[in-house]
Amino acid sequence: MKSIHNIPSCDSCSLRSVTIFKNLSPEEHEMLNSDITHDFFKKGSIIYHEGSRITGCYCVSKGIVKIYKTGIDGKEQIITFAKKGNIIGFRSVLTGELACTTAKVIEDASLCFIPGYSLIKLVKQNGNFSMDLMQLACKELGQSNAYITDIAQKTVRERLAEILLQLKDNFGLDEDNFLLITLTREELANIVGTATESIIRLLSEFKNDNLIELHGRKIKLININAIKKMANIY
Amino acid sequence: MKSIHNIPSCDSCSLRSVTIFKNLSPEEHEMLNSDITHDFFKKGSIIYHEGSRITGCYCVSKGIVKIYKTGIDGKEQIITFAKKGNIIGFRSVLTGELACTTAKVIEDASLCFIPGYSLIKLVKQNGNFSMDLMQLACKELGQSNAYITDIAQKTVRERLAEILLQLKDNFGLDEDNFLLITLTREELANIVGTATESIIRLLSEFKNDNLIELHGRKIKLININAIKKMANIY
DNA sequence: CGTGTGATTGACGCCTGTCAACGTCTGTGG
DNA sequence: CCACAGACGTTGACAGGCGTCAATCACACG
Repeated sequence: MKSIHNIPSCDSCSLRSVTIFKNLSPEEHEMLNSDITHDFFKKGSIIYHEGSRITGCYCVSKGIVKIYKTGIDGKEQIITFAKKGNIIGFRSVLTGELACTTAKVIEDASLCFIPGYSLIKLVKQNGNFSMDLMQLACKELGQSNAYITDIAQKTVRERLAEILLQLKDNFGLDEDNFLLITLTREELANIVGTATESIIRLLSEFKNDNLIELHGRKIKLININAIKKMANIY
Repeated sequence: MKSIHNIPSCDSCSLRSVTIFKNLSPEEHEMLNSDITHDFFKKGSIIYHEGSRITGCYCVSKGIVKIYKTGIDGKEQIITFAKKGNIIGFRSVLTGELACTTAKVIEDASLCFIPGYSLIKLVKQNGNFSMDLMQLACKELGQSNAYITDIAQKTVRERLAEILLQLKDNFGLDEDNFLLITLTREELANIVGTATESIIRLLSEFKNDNLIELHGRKIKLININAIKKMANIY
């Protein structure tokens, strides 16, 4: 890691051992370094659009990106969020299909772009990397399948509680127990799969039950155990 | 393919070019052939249980297997079906996690068991196979994400129509336009994510609208275009 | 200060889940 | 051959969760 020099902005994503690239050889790292480019995206920018062809994937080194699909009447369904260290868009690169999601920046982000041919080359030549990436895909698959079950069987209230906990696990809390990610009510609705108004009503219900506190978009988790109970987590 | 000899029961799954194993070398095929075992499962048998450790994956050479998760109050959510040529259980093998679904036979089935170490060995040593398997995982991921959107945004009626079409595409129709797969009302409910009674009511509604005909568990698709319209497919 | 986006609240009603009762069919055992 | 049990299918009644529509408020920004 000390040998890496002049691309400091990538230290946090592709080159650090925390990420998917930990099993690359030094030569492969070097190749990757020469292939990748680095971009900055302001909040609100679209990284790629559902239905467009993707020429490579992205590794997030800073910021937050929401990944969503567009459904009926243009209503978006948020599938997941990507933060520092996460890799996005590899699904479409590997299958050669058009992007089946849109990636939009919700907190100013720095991303590394990894050309598709580089990724595919690595998959084919490095069995360990291949395994790592496969595990990543499989884990995402497991999560998606779990969410299908939730969304099919749980009430909106239970799902909202569960999502709050997931956001906590994913992005953490500050010293005052505020969620470190801030979302609009509409975005919360688009994760849970419900109407904005329902989210608003349920949030204020949670507040009245002393599960959370609301300060604008910042949500403070007060009674996490009660939230877990509400989420019906076994 | 002509060189393959004495394991006829596997011709239809692991050894044929239709499946995921098309990019194996002759030596790898041979290795696989010596590692796999073959089993017959009667309708109703469980191949593996959610939460159990899996020592390998299975390739379906005959029959139909339903893959489901168990949610609230033991209600099952069907994630997918596997038929001839499909491979199941590889997700857990690759991630080393416990099985996150249960696999249950709904039509008498023949399966090849592929030990986990064989699969992992192939992934690591054969880049093309690795790519193929990765693509499979990624496609499943895309499907699951699409279904999340559907289930979050569409009505039960729309989802039922969509599922009927998917079953048609997946398992086909006989000469009289009957779906070749027969499911109980409860199973249909567990795909769509609703109550059995709702499925019954909607099916008879579809019948009254001349979209389908019902003969016990056999469902005949009469007006496929109207079903598509009902499913809200763009 | 006007404009626009997001948050909130209330009214209303339909979709859909739940409960209960009953019908149908199949297989089993007496 | 009949009775019975059990699984599955069907129908009706009912309530409530949640989506939709509309109006209003809050706040930021040019």
